[in-house]
Amino acid sequence: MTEFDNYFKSAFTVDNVIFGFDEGDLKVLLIKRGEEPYKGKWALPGYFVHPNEDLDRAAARILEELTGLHHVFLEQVKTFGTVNRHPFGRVITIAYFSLVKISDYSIQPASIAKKAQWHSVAKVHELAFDHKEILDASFQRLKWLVRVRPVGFELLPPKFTLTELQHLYEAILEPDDGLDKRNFRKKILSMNLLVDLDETQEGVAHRPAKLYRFDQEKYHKFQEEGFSFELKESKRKEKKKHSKLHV
Amino acid sequence: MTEFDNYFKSAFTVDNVIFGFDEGDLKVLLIKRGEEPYKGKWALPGYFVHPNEDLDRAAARILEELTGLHHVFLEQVKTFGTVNRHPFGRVITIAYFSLVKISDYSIQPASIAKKAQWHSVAKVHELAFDHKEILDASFQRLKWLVRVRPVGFELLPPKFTLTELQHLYEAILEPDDGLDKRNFRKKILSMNLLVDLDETQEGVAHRPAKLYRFDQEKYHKFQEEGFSFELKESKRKEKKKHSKLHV
DNA sequence: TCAAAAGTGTTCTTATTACACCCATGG
DNA sequence: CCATGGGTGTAATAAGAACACTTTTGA
Repeated sequence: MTEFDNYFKSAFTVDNVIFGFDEGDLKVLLIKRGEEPYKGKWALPGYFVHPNEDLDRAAARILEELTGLHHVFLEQVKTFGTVNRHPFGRVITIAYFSLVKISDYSIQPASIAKKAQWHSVAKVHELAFDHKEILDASFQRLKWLVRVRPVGFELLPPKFTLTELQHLYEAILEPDDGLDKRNFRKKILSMNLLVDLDETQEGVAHRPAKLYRFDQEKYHKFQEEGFSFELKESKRKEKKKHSKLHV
Repeated sequence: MTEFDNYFKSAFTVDNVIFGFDEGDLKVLLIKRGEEPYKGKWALPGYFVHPNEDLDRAAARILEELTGLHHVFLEQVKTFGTVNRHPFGRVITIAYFSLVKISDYSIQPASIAKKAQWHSVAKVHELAFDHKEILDASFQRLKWLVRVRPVGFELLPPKFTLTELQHLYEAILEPDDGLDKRNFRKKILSMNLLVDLDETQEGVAHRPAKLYRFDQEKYHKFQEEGFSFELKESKRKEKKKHSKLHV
């Protein structure tokens, strides 16, 4: 067993990419680092995995310390392990990504939480360590996920309008010209995933929109079985000639 | 920095799930373990990541020692890190999966290679460590990949028949009643991914089939952009009533 | 001449796209 | 009465599904 001693000198961390949706904009929760390395830089929340802790548990712990939330969507994305990615030694990190309702989030007492702030994903350009790369990979994963699972459920408040839902899809899929309103509605309503609440917005300076919620049961069914959400962006005149593709 | 010493006592390995396709059957390359733990059991090929080695490099090294192949399809799948998964201590493993042409494979001089053998994926029931779980996760990944990338290119010999290609899809997707021959051909040919070689099989006791190869350029294009391969299995009478789904 | 697998088209149904105007509210 | 975003339908096209018989070869 001594021949292996050399290998037992490394550590691993988990880093969480926590996505939220607010004001029509996809956000990610970042921490301003208070210590070296990368002191003063923004980073993904993460920490060493304890010796007796499973990976998923570690990710859930960090999420909880930071947001107070449990039982939220949390999935492993990818592991990053370049030799020199961490100045303390060989540290690989297992990246997780989670989807939370920003409305449920509240600042927690844990010290790291005080340095946390939501950032627009589109405006994040530089992060500590290789965290920008991790964020990019997670965003790609989310782009895939949105076409295959009803992720709106995780990101929107309990009551929402169809336009809000559409904006969520646009924020994630980033189609050049947005999605076609009528086609979007037809498609999403035909899935029978939404429940019409017979309520409307109040206090808006235009015709108030109807409010919907997700059908819990249908949601779980789609969560297991998946679905296919494919919609071309609207109004593009110039036709691209890809014979058959998405992704 | 001493506060972190406690964390630098773990190790990580990579494990490779190497898929091949032969005789209409999806195979995986396994090693019979010569030492404890799990001596005598079948396991995925894998080893500790060297202190100065990137993860992808480690996976490629193991694949190469075993098969002699480089530049083959190799992608990270998922990391497995349950606390007690390895009897030597805290060892997490980063699982990779790769796709190889069995015809290119030859036994290598490395000692592990001598204990290697192809097994039908469907018939593998028990493996060392948590390797069965890793195999299952990788197979799931392959099921997804086949619908989204032209993986046949990686698994089939340079020349192949349409029926062989269809059998590959059936081996991976496992539809209850196989795929419809005409619909399969129509779809795959309409992608312009295949090149008709103007050759036919020889020495078969039935009408010889035409041979095809993949169009390298189209393949790389699809590899980047993805495509959508959705075909219902053939001839199911009983109609399932999923409003809209696959996966 | 038989067995075995190759090869081939059409019809029907369903999903996707493109597209433009009226409506309800607050200021 | 105006600005703002909400809400609605239809026709054309494209993709997918179902389905059965003839051909070519070796034994």
